[in-house]
Amino acid sequence: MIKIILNGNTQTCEPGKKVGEILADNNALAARVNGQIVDLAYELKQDSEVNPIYFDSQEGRSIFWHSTSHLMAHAVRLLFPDVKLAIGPAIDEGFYYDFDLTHSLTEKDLEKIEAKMRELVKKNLPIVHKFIAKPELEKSYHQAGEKYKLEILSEVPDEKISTYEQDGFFDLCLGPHLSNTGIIKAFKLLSVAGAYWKGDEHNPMLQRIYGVSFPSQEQLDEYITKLEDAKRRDHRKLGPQLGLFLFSEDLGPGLMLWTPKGALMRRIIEDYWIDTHFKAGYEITYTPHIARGHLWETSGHFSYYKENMFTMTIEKEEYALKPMNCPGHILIYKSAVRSYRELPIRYAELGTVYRNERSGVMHGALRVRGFTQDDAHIFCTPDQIEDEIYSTLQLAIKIMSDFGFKDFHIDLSLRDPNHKEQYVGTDEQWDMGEQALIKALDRSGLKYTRREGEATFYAPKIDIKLLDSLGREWQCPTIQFDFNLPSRFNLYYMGADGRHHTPFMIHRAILGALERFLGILIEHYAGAFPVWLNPVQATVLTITEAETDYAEQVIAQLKTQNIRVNKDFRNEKISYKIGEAERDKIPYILIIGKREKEQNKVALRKRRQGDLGAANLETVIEQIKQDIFERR
RNA sequence: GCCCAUGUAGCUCAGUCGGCAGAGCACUUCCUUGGUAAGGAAGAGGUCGUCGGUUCGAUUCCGACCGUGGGCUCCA
Repeated sequence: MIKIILNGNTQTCEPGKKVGEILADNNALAARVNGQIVDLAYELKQDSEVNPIYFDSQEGRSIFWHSTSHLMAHAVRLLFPDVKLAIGPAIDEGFYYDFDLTHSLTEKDLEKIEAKMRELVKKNLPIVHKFIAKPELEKSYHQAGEKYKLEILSEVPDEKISTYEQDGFFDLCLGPHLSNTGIIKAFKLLSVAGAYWKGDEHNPMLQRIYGVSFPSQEQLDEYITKLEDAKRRDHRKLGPQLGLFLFSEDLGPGLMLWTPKGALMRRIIEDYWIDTHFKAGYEITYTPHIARGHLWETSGHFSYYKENMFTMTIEKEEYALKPMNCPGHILIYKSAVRSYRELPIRYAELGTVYRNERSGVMHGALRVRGFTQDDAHIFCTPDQIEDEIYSTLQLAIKIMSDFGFKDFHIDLSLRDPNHKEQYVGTDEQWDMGEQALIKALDRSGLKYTRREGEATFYAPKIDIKLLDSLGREWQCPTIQFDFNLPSRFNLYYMGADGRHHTPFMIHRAILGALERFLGILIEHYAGAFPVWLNPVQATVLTITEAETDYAEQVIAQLKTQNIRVNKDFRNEKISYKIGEAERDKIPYILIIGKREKEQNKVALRKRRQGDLGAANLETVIEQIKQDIFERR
């Protein structure tokens, strides 16, 4: 007999008993036995601690989705016998499988594949874990012409290969997997896309099908509702609809036109940004959009970034549009001999940069070729770096929360300790830099994830990802050291010892790029911006022409209070005008009819709250100002 | 850049198996002066993404290109 601890309770059983029988729980997808994740068919051989794994954990979902991916591959194999299978993992939200198939898959095919998958689910096929001798497996893959599987196999050192099989369809896989196809109650194939074998563009292009699955139809419906909600928030749709920005084929891809309302919002953001940065001890600069090639040679951009730069020839000399603002700031730093007494120097700039992004990667306002970074570069002494990182973090968090983002995921990217030769800079610099980042994070009390080997070649960094109202992540603030440019440009400062010292340089952006940040704000607020950000804060609607004079007085009063106000005096029914104002997501709608005019009031209607009845204008102005003050 | 899909009025979308291009909303004018999310009528609006080919005739079929979308890749 062996001892089993299940959910903290101890019991005994015969050796060889399956985990699934011990759990006796229909909702358990797999189990963790002594810390190792195993199938329900796993046989217990020794004293073990057993914990069930459900769909509510990341591990559980991953197993569920991986099994669905196999199910899909099984269906595709049945429908298209000549298919060659590549890989089919679970991903953050769902799964995919890559196929090499002569037939081009379409949406219609997805329906067919789903139907075939449903058949396989109904059959309740057992999913069986088997170990097959490598030569045997190689032989059968060779016969089937499964070249991708053979390639994977050649990279596996094991002699006995772990595979999973369901009704004759098998796939190499470490597992674990669900015990039966019948568990996969609800799934949807979402899209078909091209993907290179192993993600390398020199390799053949495969066809990838993305999908998602759940233990119940309700969960799938909920997921689909969420997708639809995300679609309703799509900044590419709302942006032009709300008059914020647009793209024009005549202008060129990845180049954004800020239309008046969007430009006004940008102005509000910029004013806030500049004011906040002045208060935080930054100095504002402007640097030109083009610079001679020589500068980009010194900075190194021409050797490692030139293919992403727009270049031109002026008087026989090569110039380039700036892809980054740092060289300009460095030239300002270098324009005088700097003393340790004047450090830290913090140069901030809303700098518009241009990058020649590959044609397939542009995406609405989020990925463009011309964009304005809220960039800054801090030059400081070694003993200032921790404080500088700390205050930059505080500033980033303050700004993000002012824009309504309160939840973050923070990544700390460090160098790969086993491949130190890949990085520029000295060990001393790296140790100081990494320690400063860690200390500043700890001092801030922020939770973060360490990512070894994720640093850029020139320095470690902190990336902050915002979570929006749908729980989606957006990478915005980034704080990175630079151990490369100060030495390339021979930067120094005069130390207390009368000698030259190389300053530490910190790059940082908080909003990222204004274009992208506007897109994120639209998605986060679904276009219904807080009052302080909304380009139109209030609108005045009249019921009949008789109230026009009084309504104009109301508007004049709002304007003296610096409230951004619109009007709609058109000869239309009030409900028509309200509908339009609501669709424009204007936060305050002031309605004026005969009664309001007589009583010297306004009828207030607030976004999402509806009709609030008559109120004194002064009260309404106070409310608006309070909303602005509290950034609601 | 690559694979696949896609492009008809300002917007959302019909349609033409090759023969003068359609609706709703928006816009203009007129009627309606109305009380909390779309009152009525009339009018105007399109080189059917661009260029080329096939054809008596192309928005429709074919090709190239451009844009957009889903991905891959890249993201200093």
